[in-house]
Amino acid sequence: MDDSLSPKKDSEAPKDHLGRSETQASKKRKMVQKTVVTVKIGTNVVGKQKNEGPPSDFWSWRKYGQKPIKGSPFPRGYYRCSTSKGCSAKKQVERCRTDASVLIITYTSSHNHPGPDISTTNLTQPPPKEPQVQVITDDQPKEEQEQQEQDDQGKQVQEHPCRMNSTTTSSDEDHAGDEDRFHYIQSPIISYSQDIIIDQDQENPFTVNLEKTHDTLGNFVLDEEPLSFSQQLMCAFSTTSKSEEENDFFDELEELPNTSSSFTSFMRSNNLFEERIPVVPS
DNA sequence: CGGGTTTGACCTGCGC
DNA sequence: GCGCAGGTCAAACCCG
Repeated sequence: MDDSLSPKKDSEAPKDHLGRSETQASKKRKMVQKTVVTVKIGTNVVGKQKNEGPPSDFWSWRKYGQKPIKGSPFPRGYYRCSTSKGCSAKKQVERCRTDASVLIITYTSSHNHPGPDISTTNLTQPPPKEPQVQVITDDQPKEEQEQQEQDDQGKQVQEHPCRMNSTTTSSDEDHAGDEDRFHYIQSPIISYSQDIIIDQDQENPFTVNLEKTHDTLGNFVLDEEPLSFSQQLMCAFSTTSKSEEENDFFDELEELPNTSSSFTSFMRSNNLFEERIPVVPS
């Protein structure tokens, strides 16, 4: 693939005991910088245009793997940025195990290249609606969070069935903590039934990357106000080009049991924003 | 033909 | 040390 990602073969980079470069090994599990974007989809948008195939974000992503996740009925898809050869940006897409209407997108690493010029993207068609977004930047194990999430969900559903991204540990205090940690960006335009949950762990060094992301996105600056964010969202929504990646993923998901078809249909028909959304913690 | 997806195998981290 | 689960690779396949 790209040089930075395929060192294991050419043995350019130092390798660990099994021939794998440390670039790969070192990135495993522990040192991962993650930005989790949870997208909650409502059920308003009922099945339709299955082949709309909207872009999921500004970059092209290539799927390089999929794995069933233990405890979850949904597989997790692994995507790598294919916009630039040397880009190490990756993302994992999975469904919330407890709520099929929630998509969990975990971004790792950051783009080392400028994103597509969103100013040139097709903006003639405004987004049909805008989701609520919550971005979580976190490098803590998600499993625990999910577990906790499940517990939480058992008590109070309605809220955010998949805010497993919370790094807190006490469910009661979570809410207070969440308020600090999560930033519910509500669309000043419309609030449909989708939620994109954004959280950012300020302690995470990845915040630096987030800022970088601003640069790579050009004018994609969101640390100002929700409005700018929604505008960016519109850009994201309006981009029309490719990204079968999402479609495929949804296809896969559709094949799985307990899957809401309306969800996938929605994702197909609406350009759900799923980029890292840096939000300044209050 | 080039780029993307699928999928089985392989490797590593982590818990026990 | 062992086994499990997650993450990645890469060959085969598919599609435009």
